[in-house]
Amino acid sequence: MPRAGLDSAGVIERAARLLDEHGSDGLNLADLAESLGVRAPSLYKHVEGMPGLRRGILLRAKADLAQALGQAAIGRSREDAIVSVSHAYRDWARAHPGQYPMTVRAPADGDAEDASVSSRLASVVFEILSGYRLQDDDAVDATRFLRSALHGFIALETSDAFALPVDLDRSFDRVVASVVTALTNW
Amino acid sequence: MPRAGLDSAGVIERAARLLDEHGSDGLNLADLAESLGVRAPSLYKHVEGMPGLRRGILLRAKADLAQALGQAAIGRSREDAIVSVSHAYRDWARAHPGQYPMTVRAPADGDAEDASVSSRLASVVFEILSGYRLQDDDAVDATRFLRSALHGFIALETSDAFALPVDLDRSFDRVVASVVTALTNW
DNA sequence: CCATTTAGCTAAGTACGTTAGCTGAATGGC
DNA sequence: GCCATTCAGCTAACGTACTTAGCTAAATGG
Repeated sequence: MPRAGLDSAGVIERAARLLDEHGSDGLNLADLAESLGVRAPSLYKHVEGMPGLRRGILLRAKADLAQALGQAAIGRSREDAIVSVSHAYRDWARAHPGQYPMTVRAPADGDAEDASVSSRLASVVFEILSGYRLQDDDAVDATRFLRSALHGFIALETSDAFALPVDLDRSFDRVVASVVTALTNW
Repeated sequence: MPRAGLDSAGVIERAARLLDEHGSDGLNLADLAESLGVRAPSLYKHVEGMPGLRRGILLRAKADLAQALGQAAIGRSREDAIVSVSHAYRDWARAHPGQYPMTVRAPADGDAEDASVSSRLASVVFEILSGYRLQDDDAVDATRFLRSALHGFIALETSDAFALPVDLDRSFDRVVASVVTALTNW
């Protein structure tokens, strides 16, 4: 039997792809194994079962999203930054519909690595509000508002909850514009 | 063997309760059957398996939520209506954390009953914006903004994604206030 | 009181994740 | 280049959950 030459990162990467292609509840070890040219039990040499696999995808997804958002924020501030990051956020979510819901989950208790990457993700959003010079609770409330509007739109959009045939791009732009206005007058 | 005297509505109601108590992926037929004093296969006399059970819970949840929101809107308009309905929405979601995600899902293709109750739910939100006299696409965009902000906040809150120990009630009030302001200037 | 219907049952099948234990491919020291 | 060691991937088998088939007895109605 020739070896497949798998490693942990490769298994997780392929799983993340299948997750995006087949939806949040369409990921299973049999299909993943087949996609990698291997039998299901072999996956346990690289990943700690389904829970470990999901955790691996989650860490990778949060890190990847944080990177994308950080990229979009470079050299921008205030409205400019918010618009750019908002669109990067939506683009990432639409490109990764299976992984996206994982990026929203709070870090698991006692998982230091998850806590670390989660706070990195949160801080990107927090940072782009720094240009508005909000203090303490104001900053927290504003961050929550921004996250709520973005996540809400994206969650509804990716679950096809916006039924009407009216341009989604424009709707999103108006959401972002409304948020910017609200923050300006916060 | 004495009969348990179940019916479809009773099974679905109990399942909805278990769903709220044990979380979205903690619902299983074995526990449901035991909770009803019956063996798992007996459930199939009242419900078409797990898919049928979930559909039943979903229809019931959407109808119940629509009723709660309609109630909150009675005799109110504009800001008054939005604040009242927003709080009713959040209260319902927090009281039904397991069912809530179901209420967001678009109706299944070809499911007329689902389509009906879903549109009833959507129209409640749409109606409370009628006081703002928005036209066509403006009304659609505004509805999407309102839904995004509310759903986003609630989804993040119920998944513990708001980590910081800062008052959630106040944050929510400010989200609602921001939405009202945005709609006023839409 | 009997005929019919049907709620609930047991037994068995399927699908999936998982564990145990084996085997042969890769690897490193000599 | 050879051998000992490591370990990737395998088959077999188990547990759990949903589901189907087919039986039985409780309810119902004439």
